Amino acid sequence: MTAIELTRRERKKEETKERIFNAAMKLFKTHGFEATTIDDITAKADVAKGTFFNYFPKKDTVLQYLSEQWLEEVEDKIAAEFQGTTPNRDRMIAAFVEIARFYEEDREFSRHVFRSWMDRAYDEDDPICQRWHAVGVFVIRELQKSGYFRSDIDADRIEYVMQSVYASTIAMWLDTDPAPFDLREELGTRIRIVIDGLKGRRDA
Amino acid sequence: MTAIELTRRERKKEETKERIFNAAMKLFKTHGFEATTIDDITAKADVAKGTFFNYFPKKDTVLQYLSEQWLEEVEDKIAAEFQGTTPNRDRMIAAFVEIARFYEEDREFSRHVFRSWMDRAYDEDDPICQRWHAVGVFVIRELQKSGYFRSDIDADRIEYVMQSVYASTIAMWLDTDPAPFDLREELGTRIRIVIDGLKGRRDA
DNA sequence: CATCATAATTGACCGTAGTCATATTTGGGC
DNA sequence: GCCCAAATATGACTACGGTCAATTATGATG
Repeated sequence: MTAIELTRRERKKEETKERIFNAAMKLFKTHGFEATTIDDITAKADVAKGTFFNYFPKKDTVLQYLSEQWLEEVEDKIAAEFQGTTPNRDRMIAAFVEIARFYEEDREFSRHVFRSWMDRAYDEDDPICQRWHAVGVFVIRELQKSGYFRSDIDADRIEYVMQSVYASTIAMWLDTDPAPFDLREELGTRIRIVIDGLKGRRDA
Repeated sequence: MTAIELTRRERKKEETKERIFNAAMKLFKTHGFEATTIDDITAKADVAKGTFFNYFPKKDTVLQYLSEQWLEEVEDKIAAEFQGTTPNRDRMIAAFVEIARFYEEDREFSRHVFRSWMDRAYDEDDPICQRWHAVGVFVIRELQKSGYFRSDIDADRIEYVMQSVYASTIAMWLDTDPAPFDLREELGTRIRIVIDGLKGRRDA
């Protein structure tokens, strides 16, 4: 089933969802998330109010939809980054730090995107969370295989630790006005604190 | 200015706030946070709707108020715990793990308390956050002084890392149904991962 | 082309958080 | 005891997120 095999009905559906999504994005970015009402969005997208909720069960589901699209990009990037090459500490850190660049574009907007993300971030059962988790675990396992990380600690658990440091650094950067530090720099520093504590022991 | 020197007016104000607070708590615990309306709370506290908002600007400010009271207890406990004695790794972990017992009592309720806390948790300028941060920094500095922790890493930064691991573990435990792990056990394990990576190096 | 089941759309409607202009209470000064 | 300004209380009102029963569009079948 390729993307082409959509019936007209399905195409129209996609198109309507996209129209609502785009209208919402534009309004969120220009007027802010709270200041934008569902009525504004549906007026701009030229559909009835109820139609919005056919596609996005809650107002902030629109933002979750954005994160989901973004997740797919990240999955591809990480897979490409570590394709065939031996991973190492610095490339791994650089890759993850780079991902955070997304948030630097528009802090006010990002604050809401991130918040909608955090609303689900800790639900182990959410499939989207599982995919993010998997991305991190993949990289950690690579570093364990290469011998850089000690292997006696569960990769899942390490990922949860890393992810929480990562996320909370972004959250702090977004929530404090003015920005309290350079985001990518601080991210690198904090990640290094955790990572370097997990090195394969040369002593012992 | 002792607590006794309150005018009648101030006493009544305190009392009204307390009455609203208690009514809200009872209702939240019996019917849940969302299911409890401001009208329910004010009816139970026998005040008008507007009065609620004189004391708590938002519905979930009630929960923040709870966290603030709890913070004071924790400050005292930690101060007492490390009074006069040399701190060590295990007592520190035990103390922090013990604090999380609070959340085990009523998960549904805790979920909301914790969420209201997270809403402010990453704002460096919030005085309450600063006090939580200070509690953590105090303990970390003690461990640095005692030589257990390496001292070449900023205690503030370590605290942010520790706090994020702590908080996200609680968040995950609260958000996943049924509880995905034993909270205090997992907290201890994750904290140890970070802490043990920060040991003063005996090699090097 | 007519019929029909199903999918998608619609907007009137509802419940509740939060606002605000008005009314009431308070306590200090005379 | 009376007056007044400031503090506090009040509840009608608004705005908005979200629901749902009714309506309309779609395309498959004969």
